[in-house]
Amino acid sequence: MNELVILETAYRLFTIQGIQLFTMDEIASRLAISKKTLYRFFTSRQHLVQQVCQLVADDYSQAMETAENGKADNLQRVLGFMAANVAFCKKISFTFFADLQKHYPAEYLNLTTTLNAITEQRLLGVLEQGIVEGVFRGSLHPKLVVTILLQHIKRDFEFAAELVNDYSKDEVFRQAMYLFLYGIIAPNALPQLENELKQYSLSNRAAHTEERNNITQQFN
Amino acid sequence: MNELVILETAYRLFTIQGIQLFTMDEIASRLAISKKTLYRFFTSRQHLVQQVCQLVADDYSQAMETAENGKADNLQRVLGFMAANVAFCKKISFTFFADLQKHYPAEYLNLTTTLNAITEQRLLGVLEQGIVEGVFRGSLHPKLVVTILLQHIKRDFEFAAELVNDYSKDEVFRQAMYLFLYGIIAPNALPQLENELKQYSLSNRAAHTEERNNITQQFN
DNA sequence: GACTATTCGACATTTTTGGTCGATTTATAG
DNA sequence: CTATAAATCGACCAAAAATGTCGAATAGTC
Repeated sequence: MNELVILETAYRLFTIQGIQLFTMDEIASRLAISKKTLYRFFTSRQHLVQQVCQLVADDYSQAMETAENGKADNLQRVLGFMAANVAFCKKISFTFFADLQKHYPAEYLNLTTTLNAITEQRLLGVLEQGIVEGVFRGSLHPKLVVTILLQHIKRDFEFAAELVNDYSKDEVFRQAMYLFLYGIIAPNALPQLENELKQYSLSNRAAHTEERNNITQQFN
Repeated sequence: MNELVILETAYRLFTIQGIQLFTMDEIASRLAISKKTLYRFFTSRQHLVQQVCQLVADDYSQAMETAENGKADNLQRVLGFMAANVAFCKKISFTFFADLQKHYPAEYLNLTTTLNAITEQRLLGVLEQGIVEGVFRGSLHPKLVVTILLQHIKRDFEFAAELVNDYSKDEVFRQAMYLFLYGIIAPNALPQLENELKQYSLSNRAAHTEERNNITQQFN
């Protein structure tokens, strides 16, 4: 048994189903090891939680970096960031953050500020450059827009969990993403945005929607 | 403060977010009363859980009854049952049943057998009559079909919670419902089924889908 | 076979949570 | 207005659950 296997298992369990659901006994049991062994690698539960948080932050950081890499223009970069955020929000459950905030407030604060810093750092420059290029509206206050977006993401993340009866998380985050993009785009860059969105739409969601349309056609 | 208010609050909290998430202190706090007052109406936590289970069963029973009432033929009755099940599955979270099974196994067994009995009792007769009428396939073994359906519902209920990233619960349960209906319908009653489904589709989901189609049209 | 490293699961300790009780407040009747 | 009864509060207790520890047992190596 090694540290990485334990950490990845905890990461998977915590981020998908929440932290409090899993006791140290439960985690050890899932790994088919004893608690002693578990505590050999992680001196305390808090330590394990901290490491998982670190992994979450690293994951997001890397996703945002790859989203920016190889993109030709600033619009594509912002689109990449948005897609990365949708993927991230889908991967991490709300319960994870709720448990973290309640039972590990210090770690929660640390993680959220880190995540926000990553987003702000990446997005701000791209936004400012895009405004200069005229692809984003000139009336934007970049720093304020980023701050507002961060708050919106947080809120979307909260209530998306409550809407699962009627909408998939994918739908919710996608709508929120569209809202932001159409909110910042300059009028004459609108065709470019819609063209780019078509690409994204086709690559990710199209298979499902087309399939569904075929099925529903039978009923109408 | 009265018993009903407490019970309904507990019902709402438990069925939507799960049982174990709420301690007696938490429940009292939400009601803005003290624990003493709470224990005046419910002698123990188990007692409260039992009452909530009773309410769940009553709720389902009544939904199934109203689903059958005023229906002209057996196909419509089955459709009504299916719609009632979708509504029920959407209202009660999987966590509720998971918590119940783990921490109150006796109450879990009692509730599930009650719910299954209600479904079987309602559905069996309608199914048998429908077979005689020729609206459902003659090769059906009604009792076995009902048993299988109950198992399928249980399973759908479990994994629907895991699919919320990509599909809304509504979509999942609806697909499962279609599968069952097309599975039991007699070939020459197929047009009738499709006609009925159109009604249901329009009354419930159409507003959303149409709206969404309008939005997505902008991108394609 | 002796020595070391690793693992186990029972046990101790801490935290949490269900349940209780006297003190206090509020309502009601004379 | 006062006396009595009813209802409520929140500090407290006890039981349950979870974290963290330790000696014994096992596996591996020379």
